Amino acid sequence: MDDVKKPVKIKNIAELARIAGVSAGTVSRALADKSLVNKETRERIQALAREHGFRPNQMARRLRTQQTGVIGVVIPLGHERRQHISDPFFMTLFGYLADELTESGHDLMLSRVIPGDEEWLDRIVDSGMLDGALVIGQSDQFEVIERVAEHYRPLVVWGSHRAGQKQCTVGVDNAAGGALAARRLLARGAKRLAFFGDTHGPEIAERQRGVEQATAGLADVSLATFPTHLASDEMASQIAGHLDAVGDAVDGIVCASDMIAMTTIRILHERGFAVPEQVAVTGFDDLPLATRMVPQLTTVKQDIAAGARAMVDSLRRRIAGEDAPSTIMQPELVQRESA
Amino acid sequence: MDDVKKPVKIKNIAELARIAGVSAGTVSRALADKSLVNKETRERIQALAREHGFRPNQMARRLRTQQTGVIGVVIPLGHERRQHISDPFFMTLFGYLADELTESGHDLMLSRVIPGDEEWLDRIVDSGMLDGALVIGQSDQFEVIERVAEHYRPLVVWGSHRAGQKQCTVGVDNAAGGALAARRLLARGAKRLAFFGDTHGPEIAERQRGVEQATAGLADVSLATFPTHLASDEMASQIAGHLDAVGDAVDGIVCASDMIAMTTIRILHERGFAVPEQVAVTGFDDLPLATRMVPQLTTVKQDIAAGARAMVDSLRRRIAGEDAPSTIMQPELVQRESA
DNA sequence: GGAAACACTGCAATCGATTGCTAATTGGTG
DNA sequence: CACCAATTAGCAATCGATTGCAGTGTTTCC
Repeated sequence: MDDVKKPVKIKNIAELARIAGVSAGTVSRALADKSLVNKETRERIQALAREHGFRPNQMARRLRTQQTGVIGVVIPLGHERRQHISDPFFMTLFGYLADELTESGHDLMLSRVIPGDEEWLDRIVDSGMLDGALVIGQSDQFEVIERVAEHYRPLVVWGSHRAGQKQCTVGVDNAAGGALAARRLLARGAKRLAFFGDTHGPEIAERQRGVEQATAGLADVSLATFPTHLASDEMASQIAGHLDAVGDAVDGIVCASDMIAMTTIRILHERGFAVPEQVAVTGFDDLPLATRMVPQLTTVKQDIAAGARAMVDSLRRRIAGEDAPSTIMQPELVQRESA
Repeated sequence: MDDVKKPVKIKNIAELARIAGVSAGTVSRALADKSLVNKETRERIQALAREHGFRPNQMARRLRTQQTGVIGVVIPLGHERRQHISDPFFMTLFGYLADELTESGHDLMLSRVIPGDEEWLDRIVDSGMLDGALVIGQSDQFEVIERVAEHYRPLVVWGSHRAGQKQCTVGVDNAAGGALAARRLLARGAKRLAFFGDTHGPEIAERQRGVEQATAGLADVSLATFPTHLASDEMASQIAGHLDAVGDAVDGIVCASDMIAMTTIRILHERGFAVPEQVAVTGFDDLPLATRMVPQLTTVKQDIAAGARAMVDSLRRRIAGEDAPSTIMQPELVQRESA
């Protein structure tokens, strides 16, 4: 495989055309394997291109064709500024999205934005670089997303569904999920419940509401809600604070995410509480790591892989100009060891 | 805030120019806030642009200026085809990279490639869409990366360093890391060691070599190596198989990653082995979740955040035309509960 | 009063590939 | 031999923004 000395570097189609003795148009068609050009010339040009390691400039191509093959993935961090992009839920969903999109030949551009104004999403979708966009999580930006969704079709959002909304969302029924978790704790005999989670975004607020509804009207059951950030460094100390506050007056905790549950269990463990015997704990998400901890986490499963598929599918349809409705998936209780 | 009816949509600079009664060039300069255009006209044009929600097409801009502001992040899955992009290590590093890059105003394009030919990296760097590229993990593609690195400067790789290489790598001294883990187990009194990991890629192979070197020459110490894939679905059954094979003839396990360690500990736990009392286990990476499990993981820390910073820093220098050498970070043993 | 310096703005080329239309060649047919 | 259809290739406009250079006013200074 002794590569002969690489021929001069070709930098555009025109040069290749000159070398091949044809016009730029012909080269373009040849490289696109169009039948309009003679099979022989076509192959000759392709061989020449390979030999010189020439690849057409994508920027120019995209400018001309007005399509980029790039999907934007946007993570708005509105009320959760401290949240790191490496949050496991984001990353897991993102990973599945990446798998789906690359499989269908799309590239994928990540933007993490801290919404400082009303324009953050406009900037992204109007940049002319994207065939479509996926927004992960509504944060506290529902209105902004709604406004953009009205005039920009190829947009799909992971998050909650509100009646009458314009945006196309994919997500689970969070209230139902919260209820599932609460009922599991009640079934174990828990009476003094707590909810750990930050209810500023619609998703977690709904989970909390689900818990509320499931416990409403039960005379001997109490429920307290403790705002808990997702930023992982603060989370631990906040949870410690919550547990200080309640002492042992709690026997069941609904956590708004697996990460919160994980940290909660660790701190309970440090303080000598047995999980689930003294305090039962549920998570939410069913991340891959839920099965890997000790005790394994009882949690409300969002089928993230299916969600990613649904998002990409809806987006594809919308890019093609069709309409695609929102998807509301049913959550499922995965009963393991922690509750 | 009753938005007046949105004026007609402006689609390019020329139209805006017509409305503003100036030439396209002036608009371009005004939007770029160049002092060459009169402050008043400049502000008038900017206001007009805002009012119409106009944003210049990035594709055209990039074609013209020959710079994209986009960094490619490439994950080659050579010997690990089954490995999912949502692997926690990838995602953690990727998250930090994203944080670093977005902070410096870069966009970030993700490509996950299953190298089917020798050209996968050429295709990416020659597409004309990227200002630079970061490769996460060498997999079994060291040679390909080396070849591309010779003519493409703005390329930085996460992985092992080999003497005399052309590519700019950032990574820890894997052999030293392996040795740290092994010595920890030996210090605890472990005699019958095992290494769980797939040694096809250079990084894990070196970790294994580090373990070997640390145990070499110790008469009463044994070491067995068990290939263990990272694809998380298979990993569990493979590990179960390994543990079947060794029975209780093992008292210390060096795992090639935290994920492997996590799974190993869970399976040991299921089988009634006490960790670390009967079997001590070490991880590698020190992912955020290492502190969150029970027992907390004793592991060899790669400072992923620092690594990400180093990668982005080297890349920036290389984009600017300077040279940047490889970085070899020293691993550190983080002693927690599992060993 | 005239020349020189200065501040803006416009013109038109450019980045590199794509594609509708036209032109040229070939072959076939009446 | 003339005419038509089918292939194949070239020409030039186009996508939308950027920027060097030239041109027009205006101010300043001698």
